[in-house]
Amino acid sequence: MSKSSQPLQREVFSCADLLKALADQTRLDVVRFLLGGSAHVAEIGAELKIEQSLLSHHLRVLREAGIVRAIRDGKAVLYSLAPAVNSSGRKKDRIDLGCCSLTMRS
Amino acid sequence: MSKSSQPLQREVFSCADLLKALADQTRLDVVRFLLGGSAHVAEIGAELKIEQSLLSHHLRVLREAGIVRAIRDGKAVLYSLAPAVNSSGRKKDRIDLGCCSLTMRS
DNA sequence: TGGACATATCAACAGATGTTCATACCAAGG
DNA sequence: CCTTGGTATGAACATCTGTTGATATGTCCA
Repeated sequence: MSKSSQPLQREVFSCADLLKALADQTRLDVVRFLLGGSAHVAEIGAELKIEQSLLSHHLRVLREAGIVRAIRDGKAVLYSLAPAVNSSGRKKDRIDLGCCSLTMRS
Repeated sequence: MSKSSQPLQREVFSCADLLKALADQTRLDVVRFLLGGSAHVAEIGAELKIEQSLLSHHLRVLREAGIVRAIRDGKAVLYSLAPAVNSSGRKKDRIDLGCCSLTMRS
């Protein structure tokens, strides 16, 4: 599902590319949801009320941008924010894109 | 060129819409440049080395998103970050979008 | 092994977006 | 006024993007 290790591929994507990955209502919703912790695809789909296939496409965009991470969990797949993206701060409201960081309004 | 006053139209644009406006290499360059202060279109064009018409189109996107402001200055037009967007902090590295704020890496 | 479940991928399409070129608009000076 | 410089707008186009429906892949369990 991904390369061998967690590459921390900063500088591979431009800031514009990363923002493009986030600049979508559905994907923003996914990211906001994942700020609260990991979740299986089915949970995310239930929360956002969107089709399975559509969600999968959006998750792919986020994955390929290095924003989220996918881990097999039985038949399901567990998604979480990529470690590099998860801000080190206590408050779970920030996405660290490398080029810039994005603080969600509470 | 704009409505009568400075409306502070928060909530009119979704966070995704605002991010879309920023999620472009050229427009990000413009915004980064304007973080350093106001500038005429010609200056921005010289800095970014892009065609006049293309720049104008991109400036329009930023304007309509409420991210930048345009003021006539003789035959030229002076662009600056919209007041609402300019972060109150001392460091000129943040864009406040209302829904979220974006901190540029120094 | 076969079937059910969870997710990913493929193909196709409509609509949005970035770019270019031509043209229109606006302000200042002669 | 007419012209010139600076910027905005419009049309046309190729490309990218989001969405859908159908199908494939992977995993568990009987």
